[in-house]
Amino acid sequence: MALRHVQASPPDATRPVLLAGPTASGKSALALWLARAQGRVVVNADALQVYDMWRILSARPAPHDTTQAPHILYGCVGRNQHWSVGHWLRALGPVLQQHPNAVIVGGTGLYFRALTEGLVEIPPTPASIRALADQRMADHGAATLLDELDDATAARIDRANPARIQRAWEVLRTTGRGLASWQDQTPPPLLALHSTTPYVLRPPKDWLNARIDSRFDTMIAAGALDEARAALPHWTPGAPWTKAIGAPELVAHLQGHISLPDAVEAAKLATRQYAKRQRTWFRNRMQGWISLP
RNA sequence: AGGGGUAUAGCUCAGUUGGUAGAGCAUCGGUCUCCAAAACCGAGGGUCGUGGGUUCGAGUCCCUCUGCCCCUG
Repeated sequence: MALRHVQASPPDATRPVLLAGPTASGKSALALWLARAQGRVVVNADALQVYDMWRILSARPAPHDTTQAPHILYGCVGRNQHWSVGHWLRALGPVLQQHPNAVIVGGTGLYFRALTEGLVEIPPTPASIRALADQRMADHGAATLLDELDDATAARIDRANPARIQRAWEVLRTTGRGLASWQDQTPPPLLALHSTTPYVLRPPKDWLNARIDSRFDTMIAAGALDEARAALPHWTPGAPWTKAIGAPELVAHLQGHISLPDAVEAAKLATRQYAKRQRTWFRNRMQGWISLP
């Protein structure tokens, strides 16, 4: 359906295309069509499809697809490698230089936000400070870190959210400057929205939920369990790469904690909940985008 | 068929000696400028299986019926 719309009035082939959409909405297929039809490369804008160990579980484009058009920033990060929006944005710069009409496709709202609204370059948090923050969070909770923040930052962040407090604390601790002060110097975006054709897929909820369920069944049939089994020896609860939806559930089954049917149900549920969060982001923060049914 | 148990929110269950119902999960809405498939905030929802009775007042006590579970035949 979305494909039909795009075929009917194709985007300017010389400008970049942004393609956001909830999980399982069919973004990758549409991106591939745009790439083949208009000579573009496909660039990943999804936080989990970058991890090399999750080809099946993260629904990364299959070899059959990646041979039809260049795919960039997929499966390029190992489990011991640090990765974040900042890494993604820095990697994207040279790619866009070389491929000015790339189609950037993914489901991570934060990535698109950073791309089209800008992201401050804040020096990375050293491992030692991250470890210290983790330790203090575990021992005393977020409140003590919150107390140490500068007023401007404390007033700006969500003070009920431990993760946001820890981030702000880490920035202050490593740079000596408050997060708010850094953010006030956000540079212009790498791509202004008006210089792109920004699409956001917004399929009907019931249709998407049904697709989510059947897609996970397909993943199981395609060997998702083997993928999880291969990751088992390195399993590190809490590590970013272990957050792939379905991975913790399948690992719990492999460890004998839950049955396979229960794991599958839990994974489907978690995926539907993720899609809901994506819908909220897209609905409220991508209003200037072209929405495709 | 007889005996026992049970029936409260979409689901699993709490509901003290009778004073017009709560939780977790789910669902829905929202936040989010560097672990974001993360991490958070909020909201709605129940004629307490049915019909009667006792009582000023019943989810809570009594009886009827119905459904489900267990035991015995």
